[in-house]
Amino acid sequence: MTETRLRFPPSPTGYLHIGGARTALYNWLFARQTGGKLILRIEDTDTGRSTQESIQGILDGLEWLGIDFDEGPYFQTDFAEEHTATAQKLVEEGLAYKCFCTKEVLDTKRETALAAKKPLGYDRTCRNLTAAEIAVKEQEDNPYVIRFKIPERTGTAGYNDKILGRIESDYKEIDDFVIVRSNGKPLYLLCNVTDDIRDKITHIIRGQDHMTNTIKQVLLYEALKAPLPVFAHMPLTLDTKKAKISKRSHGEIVAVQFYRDHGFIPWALNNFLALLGWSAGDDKEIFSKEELIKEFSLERINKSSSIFNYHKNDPKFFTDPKAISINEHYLRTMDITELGSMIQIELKKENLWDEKYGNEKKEWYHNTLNLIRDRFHTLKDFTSLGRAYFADDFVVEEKPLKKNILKHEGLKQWLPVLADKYEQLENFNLEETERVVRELADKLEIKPGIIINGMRTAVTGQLAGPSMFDILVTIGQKRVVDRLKNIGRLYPPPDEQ
RNA sequence: GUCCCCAUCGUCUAGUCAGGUCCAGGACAUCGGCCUUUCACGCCGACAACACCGGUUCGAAUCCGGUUGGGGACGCCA
Repeated sequence: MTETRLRFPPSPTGYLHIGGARTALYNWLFARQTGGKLILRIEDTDTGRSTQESIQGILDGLEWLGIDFDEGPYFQTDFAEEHTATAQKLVEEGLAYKCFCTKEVLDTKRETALAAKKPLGYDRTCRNLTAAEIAVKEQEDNPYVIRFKIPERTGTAGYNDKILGRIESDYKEIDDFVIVRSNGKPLYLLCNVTDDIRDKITHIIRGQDHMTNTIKQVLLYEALKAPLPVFAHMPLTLDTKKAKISKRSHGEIVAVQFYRDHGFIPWALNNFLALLGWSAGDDKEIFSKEELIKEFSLERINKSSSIFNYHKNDPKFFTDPKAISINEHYLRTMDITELGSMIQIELKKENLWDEKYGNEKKEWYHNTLNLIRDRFHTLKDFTSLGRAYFADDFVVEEKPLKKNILKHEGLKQWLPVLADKYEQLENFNLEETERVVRELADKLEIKPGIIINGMRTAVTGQLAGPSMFDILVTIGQKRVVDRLKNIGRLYPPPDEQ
């Protein structure tokens, strides 16, 4: 059994989007499962649109996702000579031919055909030029492209798709496609096959939008006398209006980078992407990396396209709810040390990181994350909603300010009183902090909830959160006392009332 | 227009190849309840789908044909 060799060949004309990431993921999973190799090949033959930033963006995106490759990145343009030589060989063997039809003429023909609702393919004008005719045109310096000569056969060409089954197409439906531009630059269909043959690719997992390319490429493999790889055409990802997702129409929401910048856990995104078009066959939906590598299979990839359920301007969900839900799942179940490292990065970005969190305050750090993680959706929430646990410059949100503080004028006096009592407490623990609050409420003849919720907002800035007394103990005596004493700052100055 | 692919809850899907165990299971979302000083988490429950028509069969989500719908391709882009 020969080693499996897979490739991910992005064209660097934009950022890595979730469709591309999913393709990369499936290839990666299959390579890892079979102990094979994954090759990264940058298909940059469209020099007009390829950019360096795009290459970097793709590399960064893959690295963030943890999709590592074994060879590459190779750059397709580095193999231009080989591509041209291959085309030349095909011409010499009579398997391809020079076509002198100009782009203008072909464009006109295409438009006419479209208007007349006729097939759009090339009419093969130059296919049967004699050697003499070709010589004349070449002498006149007419520019030409090289077209592949679809074999003169009846019946169908085809291949066995690992996902879709047998795919066939009638020979007469297949166009004599261009393999070399008039400027001498070889084109995708040829480059791609030439590279896959050289890189000894055994499995090609790509989107269903390549199906018609594959028919043509199968013929190219035959002409180049190379063995056919296994093809697997995965379903496309569409938007809620069933249009193909693209940078152009969807913007950053489909960029992998967006998820990194919005506090997604890389593996959570992989897990979500894996489920978009594949399932294990049972009810299992959460997979560790090892589990997914083990259980993934080409046969279980769906045939039908799936919808990325994202609604623009949805106030509750900034992206597909299932993606968020999977992210939340990892957030609250993952190993606390691992989560700690991820949050460390976030805290550092916000200048909230304290080296003690890695040493003498490590236990406190982990306990705190554990206390607050259940309510959060992304890694970013730890430094925004959870800011009060790490710093004093947290924001007091407007809604709780009104509801929990301003509504009860008395808190302005009560909370400092409570602060004094807390300051004198020898054991600042769950039982004592609660006892003090209840005694105070009793004495003042008010509901404990008023003090508790007022305190919640004064101490964390939030409307809701973990159990109040857990919060107090976590944030610590000194900080709590200071924040309670400072309650007056939350009320408007008297002269402005 | 031509060719190709696809079709189960709002979304992701199980079940289709080997027809009966499926008046269709799970997850997310939504709604309700429990828990709770808050909000979540968690737990319990509800809502919700076999695109349509015909055929084969004792029996069809499952097989066959057609219709409709959706998607893709039809570049000197990749």
